[in-house]
Amino acid sequence: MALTKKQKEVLDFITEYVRENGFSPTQKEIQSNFGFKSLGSVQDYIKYLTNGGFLMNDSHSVRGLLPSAVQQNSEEIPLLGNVAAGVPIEAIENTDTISVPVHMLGRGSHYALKVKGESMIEEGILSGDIAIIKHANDAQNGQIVVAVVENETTLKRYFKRAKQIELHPANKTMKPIIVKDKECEIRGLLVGLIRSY
Amino acid sequence: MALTKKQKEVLDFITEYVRENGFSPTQKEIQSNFGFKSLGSVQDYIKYLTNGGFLMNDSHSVRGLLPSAVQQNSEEIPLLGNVAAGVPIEAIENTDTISVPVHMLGRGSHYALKVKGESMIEEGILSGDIAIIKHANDAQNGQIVVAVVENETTLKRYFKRAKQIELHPANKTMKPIIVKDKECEIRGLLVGLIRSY
DNA sequence: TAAATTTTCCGTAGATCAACCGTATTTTAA
DNA sequence: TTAAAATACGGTTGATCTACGGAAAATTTA
Repeated sequence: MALTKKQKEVLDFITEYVRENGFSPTQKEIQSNFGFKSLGSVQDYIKYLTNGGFLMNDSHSVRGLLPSAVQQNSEEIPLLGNVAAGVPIEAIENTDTISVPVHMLGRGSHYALKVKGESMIEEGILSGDIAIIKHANDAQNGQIVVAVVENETTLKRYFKRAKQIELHPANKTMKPIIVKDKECEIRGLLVGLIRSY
Repeated sequence: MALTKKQKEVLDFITEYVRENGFSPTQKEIQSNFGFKSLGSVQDYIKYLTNGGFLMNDSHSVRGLLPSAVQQNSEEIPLLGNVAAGVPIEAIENTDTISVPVHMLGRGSHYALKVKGESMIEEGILSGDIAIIKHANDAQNGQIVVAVVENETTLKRYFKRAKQIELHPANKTMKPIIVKDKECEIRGLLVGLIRSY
């Protein structure tokens, strides 16, 4: 189940080769890359890697090696705390993390916040949901942002007007927060949502 | 089952090593890192950490240590298609998968469906969301289920009455589906939700 | 405080495995 | 039909892991 150092080197070589050429190396190419004097050595590595599930070997076919797509499909991002809980994000040193599907994550760095309150309920964002946030300092009109106003962290839809910034909740019982530019600090953009029942 | 200071140091060393190299250190490497004069010392730490559940040891294999913290915390489940799209689940042979945080997944097998339509909008389930479903054949009252009625797959809240089954949407503009027991087949329970913006 | 227990360490002997080599045989593909 | 490529052995060596027994130091318990 576990790789040794040399086994990982061999696997990495094969993986790289496939990435660059679109087909796997022959056993002889592997042999000469590592300077083995016998093909048996290559065979042994193929056997180990195959048994461990790191490699597929289309038996008896030439260049039939295929690294198992053990590609990272998810990533750990820090769960920094609650949004709309009145606590600035930086204050939290908790090192909790949460696993997130990579397709949610584009470029840039990300973090997660637990949603508290009903202010975005009409957008389908419920109290208790985990919001996946991309670090950002400004936003486009209409985007859902994490913003800090008067030392409170909130999740709202963002609109920049001529002389003010409006943060719209998605809840008919609540009113937009309207502040001057400098009183509102954007901390990130909502890129995903995870809910557990 | 608490760790002593030294035990934590050893565990941290192993964890860091695995994170950086992709394989675990040998016992000898651990020995020399901490300056032990005997491998037996390392053995004792491995034993203690293993018994406490902080470490897995793939016995008799070289570099076979795996800290629990590095273990997989997400899993691939099949994305079978759309719910509320009029297509029975089994018909779909698509092999798409999606990566899901394990904390959503309890016992049993799971699959994912893409939500179509607005029927659960008041529960915060929007069209386009990915619903994480646990395979099941029956449900408790009030649970959100995947059910097949008249060859249509739908996501609704489930209520079993004396002589009928009611499938409640969460949308004021829609009415409950009311059918006899045998006309409604339950295919799974909603356990999680994933949304990308 | 004294006794019991646990943790931490040492050393050695023996078992197992990884990492090689070499040769012979089978299969694939041009 | 052949050369290239892939399998199938068997065997060697050193690295690595396991199993013990013992003993000092630190902690816990009585």
